[in-house]
Parts: sequence; structure tokens; C-alpha cells
Amino acid sequence: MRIGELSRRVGVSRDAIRLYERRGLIQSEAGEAKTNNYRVYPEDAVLTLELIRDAQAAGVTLADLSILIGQFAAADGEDFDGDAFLAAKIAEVEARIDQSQRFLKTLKTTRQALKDAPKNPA
Amino acid sequence: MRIGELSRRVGVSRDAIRLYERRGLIQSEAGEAKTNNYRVYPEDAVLTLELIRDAQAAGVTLADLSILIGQFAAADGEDFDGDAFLAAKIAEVEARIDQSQRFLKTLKTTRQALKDAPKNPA
DNA sequence: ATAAACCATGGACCAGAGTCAACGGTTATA
DNA sequence: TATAACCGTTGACTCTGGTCCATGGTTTAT
Repeated sequence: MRIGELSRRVGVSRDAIRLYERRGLIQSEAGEAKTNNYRVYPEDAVLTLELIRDAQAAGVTLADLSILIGQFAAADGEDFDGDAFLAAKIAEVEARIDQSQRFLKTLKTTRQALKDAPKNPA
Repeated sequence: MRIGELSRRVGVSRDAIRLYERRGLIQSEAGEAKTNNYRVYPEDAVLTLELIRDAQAAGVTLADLSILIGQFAAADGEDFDGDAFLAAKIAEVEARIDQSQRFLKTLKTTRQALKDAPKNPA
């Protein structure tokens, strides 16, 4: 499919998709025997974009994602330890989830307190 | 306590603390009968900073935080609905947690797959 | 065949959340 | 009393993750 359809289907702007592609997070079948130079994406690009979206919500940067999605190819260190990298990211995401849950609890408590003692009581 | 100690205790830079103060997220007892103009923070500034940190991990912006922390004072709309605002933020944070957990699962699966089929087998 | 809709590239611009440096005043310590 | 360590302000700068625009080529629908 072309970029417009992909954009519509996933709800990510064309510009953002092109940015991801420049960053190596997604690939299109470029050129080949095409007269134009339109990007053509495979079906699973939808899944990739959804993965990127989840990852960003989890606080992972595009740079880290390019390492993860690129099968660690983007990590040029010869002695790059994929498992250690994954373990680190897992720990980071888990920590963020914990913090988010703590904050969520605060929000809910605040909301309840507001309900119990409204500013403008009836 | 002064900004340096607060910074050390919470692990947030002095510059960041000053930024939060300008944004109304934290208050110091300014001036009074002081010869200098050093900021002096109450003990619970530590908790406030920790709350800010959690909120940021949850993806909440400083602008939203200033509304929340400022007891909605920063929201100037006369008909500002505090409960609706809280409900919206709660929904956002919950959504982000869900996405983070989905991504976390992917990371763990990837790690396991890597373990089962290492690049450089022994 | 012509207009509408689509696509590409490059570069400028933006917001959020800081960081950093320069300069000068204050406090604490050797 | 030096001198280090601290604090304040201002303004410039950074990084991330985009958006917007201008210009020009390609497809699609009428």
C-alpha cells in the first residue's frame, strides 16, 4: 500500500512515517521497476507502526527502537550485547510502568477527594 | 532546605527545579527577611518532586501538571471542570500503561527468542 | 484531457524539557 | 581572610519528535 493509506489506517501522519523510515524503523519497497518513486509498504507495516506507537508510549526513543527493530543492526559496537540491551530496556519500561501506576493512584485519590468535597456544593 | 540539598536528595538538577518553580509546580519561601535571595524549600518539596517525576514517567506534561498541582488554579476557564480534567488524565495514563505493557511483552518475547536462538551459538 | 488527489524532497519551523555558560553576589571553611 | 562552594538571573543552546510549506512530479476520476 502507499503512504496515504498506511497513514489513514494507523492514524500516523505521512510526515511521521517518512521520518520513521529515515530513521530505519520501517521499510518500503523503493524504486524497483517503478516509474515513480512512491513508497510502497507491505501489509505488516501497520503492525510495525503500532509497535512504534506502543514503544513511544512506553517512553522508548526512536533511536533505541531503531536498534530493537533493526535486529540490533543499528548498534555498531562489535561486542554489542543484545541480551543486555533488551534487559536494560525491559527494566526501564517496567520502572516507568511502576511510576505511572503510582501517579495514576494519586490522580484517582485526588478525583475522589474532589468528589467528596466539591468546590461548589449543591 | 536550599536548592542544592533538594537537588541532591531527589536527584533532579538545580536548573530543572528552578524551571519547575517558574512553571508553578513547586514553591519556595522567597525573600521574607532574608539578606540573600536564595530559595528555601520546605521538607515536602521532596515529595512534590517525586510526584513530578512519576507524572513525567506517565507521560503527563508540565503544563498539565501545573494545573493538577496548582489545585486547578492554573486553569483559568471559569467553567473549568476539574473532575472532567482528572477523568481525562486518568484515561490517558491508563491507556499509556496498557501500551507500555503491550510493548513490554514484545520486549520479553524478543529476549526469549534471542535466548533460544542465539547468533553465536556455543 | 483536465482537475482533484496523491506523492516526493528539502528546509524551515515548533513545542517540550531541559542543559550550559557567563556574570555576579553570598556563605562556609581552611 | 582567602577561597571554595553555593546561589541567582539571563539568554543561548540542545535534543526529540515531529509539523508545515513550497515546489514539482504522478495517478485517478470525471
